[in-house]
Amino acid sequence: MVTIKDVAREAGVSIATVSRVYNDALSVADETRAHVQRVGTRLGYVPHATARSLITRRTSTIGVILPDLHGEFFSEIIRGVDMSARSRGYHILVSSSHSSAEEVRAALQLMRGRVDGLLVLTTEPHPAMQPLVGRLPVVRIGAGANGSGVDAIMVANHAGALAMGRHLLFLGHRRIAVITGGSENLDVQERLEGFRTALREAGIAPDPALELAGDFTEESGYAAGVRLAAMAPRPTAVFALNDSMALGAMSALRSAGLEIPGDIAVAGFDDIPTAQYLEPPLTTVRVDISALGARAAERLFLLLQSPDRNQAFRSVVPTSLVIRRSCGSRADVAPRSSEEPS
Amino acid sequence: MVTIKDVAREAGVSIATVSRVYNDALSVADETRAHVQRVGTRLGYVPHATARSLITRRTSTIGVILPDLHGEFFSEIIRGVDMSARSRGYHILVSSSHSSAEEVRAALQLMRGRVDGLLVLTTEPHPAMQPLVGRLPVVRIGAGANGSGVDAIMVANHAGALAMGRHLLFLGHRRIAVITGGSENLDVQERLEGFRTALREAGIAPDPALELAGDFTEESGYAAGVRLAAMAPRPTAVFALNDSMALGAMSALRSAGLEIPGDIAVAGFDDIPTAQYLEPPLTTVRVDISALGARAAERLFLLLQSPDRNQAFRSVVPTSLVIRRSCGSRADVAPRSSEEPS
DNA sequence: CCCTGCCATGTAAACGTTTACATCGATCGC
DNA sequence: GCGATCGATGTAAACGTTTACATGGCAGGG
Repeated sequence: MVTIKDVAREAGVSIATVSRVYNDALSVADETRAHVQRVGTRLGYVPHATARSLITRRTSTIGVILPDLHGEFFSEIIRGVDMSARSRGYHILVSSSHSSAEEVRAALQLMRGRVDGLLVLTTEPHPAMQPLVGRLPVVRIGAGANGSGVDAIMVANHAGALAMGRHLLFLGHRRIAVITGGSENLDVQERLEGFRTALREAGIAPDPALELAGDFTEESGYAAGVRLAAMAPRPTAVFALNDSMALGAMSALRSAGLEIPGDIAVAGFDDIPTAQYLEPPLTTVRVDISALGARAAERLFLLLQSPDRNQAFRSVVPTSLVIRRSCGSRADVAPRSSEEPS
Repeated sequence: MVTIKDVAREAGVSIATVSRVYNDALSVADETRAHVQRVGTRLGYVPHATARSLITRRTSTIGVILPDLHGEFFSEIIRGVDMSARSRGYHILVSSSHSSAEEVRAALQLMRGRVDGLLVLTTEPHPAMQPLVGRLPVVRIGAGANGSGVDAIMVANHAGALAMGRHLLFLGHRRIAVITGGSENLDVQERLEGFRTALREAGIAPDPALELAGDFTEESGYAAGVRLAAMAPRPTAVFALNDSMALGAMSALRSAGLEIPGDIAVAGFDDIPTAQYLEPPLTTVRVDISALGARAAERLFLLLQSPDRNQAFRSVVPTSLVIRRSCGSRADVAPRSSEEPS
């Protein structure tokens, strides 16, 4: 390994000068600079990142801690963060597939001293991670980031689900099932509450029997779809709290011989790329996932520059309703809903 | 920040002893060890990773360099690598979304000194990355990893596509279109060649007019599907070189009023989780993506332990045909194929 | 022509560890 | 009971940088 000393000796200058050349310090003669650079490239010198970090106390790296999440969501978050980080000369140290708070704790521990800041995406209640963090800047991504005093970027889960609930009600549906995710999952809780709010607005009491448990996988969506198809008075619509489950449910419902949206309408949440290519294309709530990651990263960089920690910062990325064909139009449903008092 | 010195002073021992305690060295008295540990946790001491790296010349981190790839594939690779890395106490430094060889080169440069080894997934011809690498152990993932003398884990692209081609031919299809990916993409080239081989085996000359350009996105699959539906003597089957494009193509074909597999059979490659929930469920070539990542990581760890570089190591992860309903069964197609000499 | 000040460069300390080597008792074999 | 051995601990160098401070030469002002 060629070090700064080698370059200095070879170029006939001191290591300080070489260092200055590689850090664009102003006070070095043009001639010297050019010469050192020539020698440096000839020798194939690359400053040793670790040594540099040790003294500057900056690693130019941010840590990203993720739970065990599924395809599309995962990759988009990373993409957003990475793009943003790279443009600022930062690297990202990723630790994924954490299920328990204990694992997250361990990951945090291990990242200490390797990163300048942390992006944490947890879907379950914050495990009092404050103390662990040391005085490392942290930005949380996702639901339930209230409690703790750390900055957070959140998804408008409640608003999105509320909008979808209203849409379904507007279409004339009254018996609407919902496929949930893990009960600890805070995104789920927020989405569910948004949906219930819509029901209550319409004077409908949320019915626990219509809330089917899922876990955000296609498989659990399929299982819920099977149960759904067999229900006595069958719901006229089902709202899956993410697209993967909606997809699984659609598959199950079709297998049971049901038409979508004719016999039952299906709605999802997230708007993964696949959603629009399904048959029928899926009506869903769009959330710009990569923006979520990018925004969190931006906020973190701000924090790194001026860690004045004035007060906890909150930002909510909006959601929007994407209406496709899996829920039909008002005309399709109206006749049926007329059986009940509106 | 609390350092080893603080612990040493507080515990009344030398820093060497503290260091030994935190490195499980054998030669430290049980009593001392316990005492130091108590003091350490009380003070909240965590060894500084960077300082440790500097002297041990190990970072306990491996770099992962990825091109700009789509959802499922991306997340599964990372998952596989991360699981494998974590179980060995390694971290992963990710740099993704690289499109050009130049970007990859830059990423390699920046990782120098931060990682102990590198996992590189490039889909285009190797940009003579050998020299850049310094003497850093490297394992390549994916197609065309022959040329360079580095270790590589590959997908059985040729065999998989060959099997799918034979299957389609077995079902009686003779005019089979194929949706390709970027022409530089080596996975594409291998898959395409496998498919052509199947055709030739059956005495059919590959027809360039039946090879539609795509770029591995759902969108490009959709576009190809549109063209396909409009073709004069319409092909009876289409083989998309990845599932995302198959999905897009199915959507377009259906929009054009075609039945799948009645009017046209559709096959994919990868077996992403979504594939089995499509309507009809997609016949495809399964590749265990997370195994790809995990195997590459395993190989890298081996290399890190004993960098004897005996000779370039090759490993191919197998593929398997997954037959679902999007291509129908032999009976469905036989009548039509009887128009041609078998 | 001398002093002041500035610019380019060099010297050396520091960052937080690990580890080879030295030291110091105590135990053990004879 | 004495040297050899061994186990526990301490001392200090080293890893490859950055940077405060020192140095020295040279220009410009008086």
